[in-house]
Amino acid sequence: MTGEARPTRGPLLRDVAERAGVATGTISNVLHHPDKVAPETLDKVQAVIAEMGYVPNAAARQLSRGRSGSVGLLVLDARNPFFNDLAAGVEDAAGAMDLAVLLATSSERADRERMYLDRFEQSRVDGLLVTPVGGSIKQLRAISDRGTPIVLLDRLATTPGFSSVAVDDIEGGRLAGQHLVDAGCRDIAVVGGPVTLEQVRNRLAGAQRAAEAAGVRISHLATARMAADEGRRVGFEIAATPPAARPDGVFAANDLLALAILQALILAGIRVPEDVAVIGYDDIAFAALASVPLSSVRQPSYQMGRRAMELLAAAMASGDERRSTSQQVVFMPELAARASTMR
Amino acid sequence: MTGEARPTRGPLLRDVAERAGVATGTISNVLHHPDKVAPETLDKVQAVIAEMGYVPNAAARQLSRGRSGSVGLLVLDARNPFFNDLAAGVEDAAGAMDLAVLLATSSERADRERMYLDRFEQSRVDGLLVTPVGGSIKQLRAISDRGTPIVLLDRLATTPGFSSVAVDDIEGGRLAGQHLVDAGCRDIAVVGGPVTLEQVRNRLAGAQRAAEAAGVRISHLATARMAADEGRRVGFEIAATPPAARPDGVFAANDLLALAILQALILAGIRVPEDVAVIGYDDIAFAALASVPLSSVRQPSYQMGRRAMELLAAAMASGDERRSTSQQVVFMPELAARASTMR
DNA sequence: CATGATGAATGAAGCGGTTCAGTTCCGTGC
DNA sequence: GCACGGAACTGAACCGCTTCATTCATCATG
Repeated sequence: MTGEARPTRGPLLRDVAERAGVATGTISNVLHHPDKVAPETLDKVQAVIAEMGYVPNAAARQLSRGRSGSVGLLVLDARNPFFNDLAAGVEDAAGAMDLAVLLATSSERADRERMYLDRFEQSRVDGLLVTPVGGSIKQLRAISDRGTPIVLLDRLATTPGFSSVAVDDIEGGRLAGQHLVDAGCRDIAVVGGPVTLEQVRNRLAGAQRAAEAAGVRISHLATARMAADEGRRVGFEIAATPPAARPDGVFAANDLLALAILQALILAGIRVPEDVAVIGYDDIAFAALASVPLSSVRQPSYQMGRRAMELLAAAMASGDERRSTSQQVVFMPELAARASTMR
Repeated sequence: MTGEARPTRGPLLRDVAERAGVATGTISNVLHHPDKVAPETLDKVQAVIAEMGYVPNAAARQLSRGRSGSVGLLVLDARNPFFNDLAAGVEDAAGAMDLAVLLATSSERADRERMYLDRFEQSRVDGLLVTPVGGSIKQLRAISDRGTPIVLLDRLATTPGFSSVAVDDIEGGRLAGQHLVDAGCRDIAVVGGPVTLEQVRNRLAGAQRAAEAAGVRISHLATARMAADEGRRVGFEIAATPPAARPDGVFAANDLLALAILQALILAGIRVPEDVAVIGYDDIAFAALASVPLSSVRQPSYQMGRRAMELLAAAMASGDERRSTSQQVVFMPELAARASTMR
């Protein structure tokens, strides 16, 4: 027997070099600086590569180059179209710069956020885009201090040192609140949570401001997540409230909640918008398609993704002066009024 | 000046070792086999790690270990809730096995698929889950031959050597077609494309079978993508057709198309289901929430993701006997009848 | 008390690339 | 004829970690 115990991995760069009769450095050049190689050599080497089925090892390359050529993107909820659009923006921008995007979802959980931030840092991503759950500012600061540029997404960076791309959520909340007030609501319920999410706090605060200015009653119904299951629960809760005590306007902190609330209300026989007006936030594509087209507050999700990636790229390029470069981009939200608040 | 030119990367494992007064191997053990280290040593080393802010380099680890501890997941469309659910299933299952999931989207484009498959192979993923665009079977075969186990998703593996998890799309198409026939439709339009997607071909074929068996007219309206923009286009096209020539039943090959068609029809003043009945495929959460709740064909997306990851794990574990292990899991679709076809 | 066994720690040899200071070889210019 | 510059290629020295054969103590056993 020829007895080889090794796992028989594929051919290595050095095997290609040997077979092609050149040095390893030349193969590397063929792969990354073809202009530095004589045409015939190039052809021959490429032929050998194809013939042997050589596949470069990314880990080895990254180790010797010292950079990974990738950025990490950590979002709150992979099943929320808002984040899908945002991610699409990031990926398009990153692709144009030859950067790979590593995508992860914290599911709004601090422990998952911590874990993915760790993973990303261990992978030596060249930069990080994060929608923070809240409470991990310390870790973010540490990562940033160790030299990885970070851009905060969908959240205004209050602490200096971070760039951020966000929408003015207080204004967005005000827009929604004012819209309900204008629709004649006298008792508004704002739905959302957990309040550790800054987005939630700001949207609620904005709505509150509008309601109070108009002398309209406003209350908060807390949710554990910003997802449909919680919306359904709250929706039925509202429906079960005696008509006298029931709010006549609902502002949900995102469309997933709003759509689920809408569905629950209608199933329970409550008329929207006649009995209860409903408005959401994000203006995801499905909002306009809902049984009663859902009013919402629009965020330029895709654009936010693109812009964030651009900020990050700038920070990555500027190296050490990072700290001073930090800048905040704030987009303005827009009201998208539809049937669910028209009365 | 103290003059250090190096980029001042963070501390290395060897720095930690030196500072803690132990050998590098011991640090490695602290990190991965804490049980093999004496309690006091463990404490001290962990303290030093925390103090120095040491972050292991994943590339180096992967290089020396020879395995990446991650799997690649390549889906057709990151903005389609069906794939989000599927991905969630994969991630949950992978997480339980301590595997990281690398997610990428081909956007139904063969070139992007090729590129991501390359990336994944270079990253030496331990396994691959792929929803193929079609046409890259050769590349998949090559990757598989080089030793990376592959599970095909949402597509029955016809070629041997691949495991697969899929729904019986022909049956699903038949279900949808039969349902339209039962609803009294005499002229059905099936919408979807490109036909390079096997899912599309099968769903259409199933519907065709049902229609022909019932002697009902059936035609195909092709789309370039399985996304909302194309649905809108086709929807308006249908609406613009003179009533006499207009189909009275529409089967869209996924819910994104169906919802957009629904919206376009209603905007154009066509009544659903009275004038045109509409049914989709996937039964995404938003289907039930639509203006006219959308009938659909349900696939157990999350379960499919889980199951696929389990198959992959099995293939990864069995090493060389891979080829013989290949198995096909086929889920059965279910009809979800709602208002959009009730007449 | 010699003999293993067991537990803890060591440190050098990889893992598979990239880089870059050198070496060769040629064509130019004077 | 000779010095010089550049193009093409070479190959050893890393990159930062894991592994594992060894060494060193310690301790129970007959």
